[in-house]
Amino acid sequence: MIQSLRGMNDILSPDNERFEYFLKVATTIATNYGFSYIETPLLEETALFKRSVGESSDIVGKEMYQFIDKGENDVCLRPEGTAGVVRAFIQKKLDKAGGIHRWFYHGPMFRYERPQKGRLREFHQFGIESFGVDNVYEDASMIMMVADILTKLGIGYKLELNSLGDQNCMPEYRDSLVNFLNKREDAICEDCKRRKITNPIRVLDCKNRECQTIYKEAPKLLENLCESCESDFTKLKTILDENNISYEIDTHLVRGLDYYSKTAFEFVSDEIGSQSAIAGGGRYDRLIEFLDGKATPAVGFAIGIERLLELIKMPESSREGWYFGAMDENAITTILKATAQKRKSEKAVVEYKPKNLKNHLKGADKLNALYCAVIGENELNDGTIWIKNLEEKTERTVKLEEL
RNA sequence: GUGAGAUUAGCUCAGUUGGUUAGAGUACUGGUUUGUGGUACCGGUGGUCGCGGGUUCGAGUCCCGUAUCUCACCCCA
Repeated sequence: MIQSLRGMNDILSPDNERFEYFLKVATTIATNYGFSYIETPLLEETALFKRSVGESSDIVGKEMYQFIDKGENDVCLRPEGTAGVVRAFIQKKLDKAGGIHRWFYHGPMFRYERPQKGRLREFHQFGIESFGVDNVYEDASMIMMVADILTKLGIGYKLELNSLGDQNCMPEYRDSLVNFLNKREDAICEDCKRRKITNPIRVLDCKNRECQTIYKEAPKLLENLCESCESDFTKLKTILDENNISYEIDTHLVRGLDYYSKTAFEFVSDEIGSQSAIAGGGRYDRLIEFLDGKATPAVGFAIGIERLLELIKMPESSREGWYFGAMDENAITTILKATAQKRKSEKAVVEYKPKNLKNHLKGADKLNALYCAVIGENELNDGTIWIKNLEEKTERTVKLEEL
């Protein structure tokens, strides 16, 4: 038997119903916020991700589905959504055109990782990107949009907030942190020693308890912000307070992708195992420049759809549509015609085999149909059809042409 | 890439110290005098016990390998 690849799932009933419901809710809300749909290719040039996500991240370092195509191009399946959207933004010269561009997207992402709960090799994200707005109100809007989506889906969450600084204050902070780490080189774990070289900020969210004890003494990002970062972060907190969005400041919250600056946020759930981040995002004002575009402020987020699936509270489903059946072989053609007619406006399924009434009712019930319509000997003789409303338990017999 | 646990019917799981023909529930399907569903009763289909080796007179059961899944680490949505 040929099986699907490790970490790659088929999505079918009943999960696909939750999946579609999520997309319906998320796209409706995004549209209400003034965002429009963008779709970018699943396959991009490898260099795009190296330059945007950053070579220091594990995503680029060891998790990409990378290969050489038949035209000798070095390509890979997208491991995240922002890079492609930014490329499209620049390629369409919207950076030079100026103005505000607000987009949402959704689709599969690929990372070659060891699968576990809430982590797949092919997974789906819903994401938002906003270009051209440097006002921190836009950051707040992003957070409120995620909160709206999660609330609408009945999902409980915790919001963690941090500021990563910008090109003025971040490098200085990084130097002082490295300095701090150098003094404690012997005490920190092997992973942190590695992170000190590759991406020092990442030591802050190390899960090693001894490391965390040491880092309590470490210089804090938030205490070293420059004036503009500081005032933006204060403003953001005020906006969230005014809109009743509760949050926790987490000075150790570090986003995994290199392109973030200033606002960083993460929505977490304590109900889905150790992969607890259900949505993450932040500001990335420098990324467009990194990819050869004209400097443009930008902010965005992504939601991991699979991680939400089991948390979604679905609206109660009610009976819907029609079931058609015949009790006599001679009535089958009539019932097929009736079904075809009904399908022009409503959902209708038909049973091809003649059965007694009881079995037809069972069949209709199993399909969760609202109406069970049957033609038996009596109905066949006077050109009528018997209809039962399975919810109200009412029944009637009508002329076929009145159906 | 590292570590731990699992894999028996479509699904959820039993299966004794290794011993005849591998079970249950559920689902599916048919019937309970061809006119009333979700709840009853009876029957039926359905298994190369993940796959490949080994030990043994004999393996679902013990050993080795392998694949996949799960959980955790790393990392991230």
